[in-house]
Amino acid sequence: MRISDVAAACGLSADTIRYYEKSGLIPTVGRGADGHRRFSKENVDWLTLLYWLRETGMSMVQMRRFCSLAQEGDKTKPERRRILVDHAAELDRRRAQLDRCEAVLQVKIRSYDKRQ
Amino acid sequence: MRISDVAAACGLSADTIRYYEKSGLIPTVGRGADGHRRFSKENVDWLTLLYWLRETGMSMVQMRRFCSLAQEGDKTKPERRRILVDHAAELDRRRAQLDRCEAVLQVKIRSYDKRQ
DNA sequence: TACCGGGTTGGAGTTACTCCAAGTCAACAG
DNA sequence: CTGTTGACTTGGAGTAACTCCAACCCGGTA
Repeated sequence: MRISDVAAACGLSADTIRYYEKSGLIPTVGRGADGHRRFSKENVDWLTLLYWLRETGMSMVQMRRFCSLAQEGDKTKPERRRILVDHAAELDRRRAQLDRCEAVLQVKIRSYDKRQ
Repeated sequence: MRISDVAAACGLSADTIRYYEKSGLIPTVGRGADGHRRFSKENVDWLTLLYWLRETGMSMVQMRRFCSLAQEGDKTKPERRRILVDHAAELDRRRAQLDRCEAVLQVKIRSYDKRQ
């Protein structure tokens, strides 16, 4: 797959994908005879995961850690699993934050309704 | 109130509060005889609201708009109300995103559990 | 009087992109 | 065969929203 196809498939922009490769967040990206990047299905799955991790607030430092673990093979699976479990817990914290903000907004909105 | 007290009260750092003032996100901040900022209860409430808006993804451009509306007086209340209602809807979208990420993570975590 | 703990400013550094200019290359039209 | 189009390449500049820092001021205590 070409970079534009991958961008359409995984949700990241072509620029971001190039930036992620340069930053060491994608294990193995091949090149065609023309020098263009060629992405495997594995690459696309990987980038799709990164998209979701990033979209929900994981830092690039964390993602880089996750990537280098993935390159070290199966023996790092427990640690990689733990990173994802921790991130799932982080999602819960964010959900709670949205709820608190929602409450603040509702109070504020009602205060506009009263004095009008 | 001094800036450090406000920081403790509203959740933003002193640096961020100064940055927000410089950027025109706080309507009226007074100064004491010593040249230090003095914050009113209104200021603190305002900054607490900004904290929640920012924490849940509102951009500074939007917050600046909200601030300049607040300075125009009561006639802008309907528009300010609408901004908050729109942001509440945005919170729903973010909640849905967290849910989708959660699902992706669970699938991935289970895939680690299988082959081990 | 010397220091300490607050505050002040302006400016540099950081993260995670995003955009752009200049160049290459393959494919197709005339 | 030549010219244009479109998609890719790189390096580098620009952006948002902070965050940190140096250098300074000022009021109060030992």
